[in-house]
Amino acid sequence: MARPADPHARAALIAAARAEFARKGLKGARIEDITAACGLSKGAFYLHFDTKEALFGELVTAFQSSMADMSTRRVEGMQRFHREEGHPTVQDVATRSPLYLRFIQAESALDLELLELLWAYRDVVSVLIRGSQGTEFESSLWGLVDQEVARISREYRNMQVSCMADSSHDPELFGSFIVGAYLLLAKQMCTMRRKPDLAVWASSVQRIIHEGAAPREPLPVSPPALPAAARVPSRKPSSRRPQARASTRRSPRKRS
Amino acid sequence: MARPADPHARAALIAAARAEFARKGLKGARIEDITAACGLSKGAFYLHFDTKEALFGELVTAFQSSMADMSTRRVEGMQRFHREEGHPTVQDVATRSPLYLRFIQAESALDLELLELLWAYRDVVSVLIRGSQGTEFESSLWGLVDQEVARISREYRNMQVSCMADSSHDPELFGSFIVGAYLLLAKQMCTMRRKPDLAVWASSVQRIIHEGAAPREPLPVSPPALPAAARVPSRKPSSRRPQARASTRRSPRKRS
DNA sequence: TCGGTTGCTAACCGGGCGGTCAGAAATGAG
DNA sequence: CTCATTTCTGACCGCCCGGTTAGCAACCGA
Repeated sequence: MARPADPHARAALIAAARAEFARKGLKGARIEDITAACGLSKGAFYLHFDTKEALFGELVTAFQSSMADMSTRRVEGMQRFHREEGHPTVQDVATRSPLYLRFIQAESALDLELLELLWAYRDVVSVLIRGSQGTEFESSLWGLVDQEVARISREYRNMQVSCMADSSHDPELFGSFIVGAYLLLAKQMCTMRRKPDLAVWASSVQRIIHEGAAPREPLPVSPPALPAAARVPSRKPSSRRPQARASTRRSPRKRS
Repeated sequence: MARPADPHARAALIAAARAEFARKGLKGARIEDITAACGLSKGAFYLHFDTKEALFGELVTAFQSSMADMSTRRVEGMQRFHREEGHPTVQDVATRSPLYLRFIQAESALDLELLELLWAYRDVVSVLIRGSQGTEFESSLWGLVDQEVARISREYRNMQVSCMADSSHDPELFGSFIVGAYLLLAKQMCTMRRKPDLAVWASSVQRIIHEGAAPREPLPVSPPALPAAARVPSRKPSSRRPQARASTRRSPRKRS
């Protein structure tokens, strides 16, 4: 009938909440600051969300399911690679054989997907890392981290049996090493003004992992990593200021 | 004169506070929980510390100065190495020359120092990572992280000019990669029941960095990483319950 | 034993903030 | 225009917790 709800309110609240969470953390963010950033009052928040945690929970759940999708896609992707192409050996790595190059390419493509996901959720991830201690979401991130460490450990063990990886390294340590690296990169994405070239990141990381820092042969190197793609940080603080908003001073009751 | 203070009170409070911070974070830890764990009342806390943040600040300051010491010692150590031994080249890495092995040994020894420091302060570091968002200490850790990233970037650039490192990698990315890995390792130390063999970690990490995951030659490898040194997690929840503690029920005033 | 001194307790205060709700504003229907 | 209906406001409540303090208990020296 009357007074249709502001269609942007919910989205604006989510955007403002993400910004505020990123700045102050889950506990530190104040509802009034979030609503004020949208030009709304505190009460309006509770028209769209049950609690502050419920809003953050929606974001976390979305991130988690995206990660779960990606993780299974990743496992399947590498299984298919190994079924169709076989396992590269240490000689493939040393000689940079076509098989090894295809392997690196496949891994980099999957890593790029991961990095794109981390970029899309970089604020949520950053809050989970830096500001979720003592909340119900603390285990969300670290559970995911443990899963990824376990997945990489398994992959590394497979590489050990196919003589592609040094058997003197602890697979768990190796997994933590990689996951920790990605975690810090995700956290650092939050302070970047422009989106970096994640494809360069992905292939760099893969080559460091497999070949180490040392160049294998003095081939004509490509220029060092620099940002290429463009995008603005994603802010959307206060949209909308439609209705009159005259000073809503409370005058003596008219009704009763 | 009279009533000597409990000599363990301050130490017990610090220990209880570390445990509580590790569990709930700086904001989430409640003074009454900390004092209750020592068998003290809330007021006693303020006989030893001005605020909750002041206590945590002492720990952070101690950690920061230890890190600063270590960082300068590290830079000096590597400068002396390069002055006395020169710079290894990519051939040194490929052939695992004595120079390269001494280099790895020197780096591993310095990394071991770092890991020992992280182990000693693992609870504080973990809180700084996971629970300092929105507090005055938020910049303490991430400033340190930026410093270390910058230091490693410089070292990597040096390795690039001496042709020990692939010039196609971004030094900043390389630095973040390593620091992120160490950060996650520090965080994981908190949930470990026994102290891992940090020397194995240090040399493993160094070799992965320089040589990658691939084994260079099938030399007779040392056994895979396993814990060797021993130590218990370091808990000290509630010591002391000395004095009578009769029910201190407040009876009508006697004095005035 | 007694006075003086210090350690420690626990009741108390006050601010901050999550969450509520009566009612005012906006809007469409008739 | 009037009325019904829904949105949105902002004053309010109450809890939680950091920090304070009056006063009691322990202890020392004389």
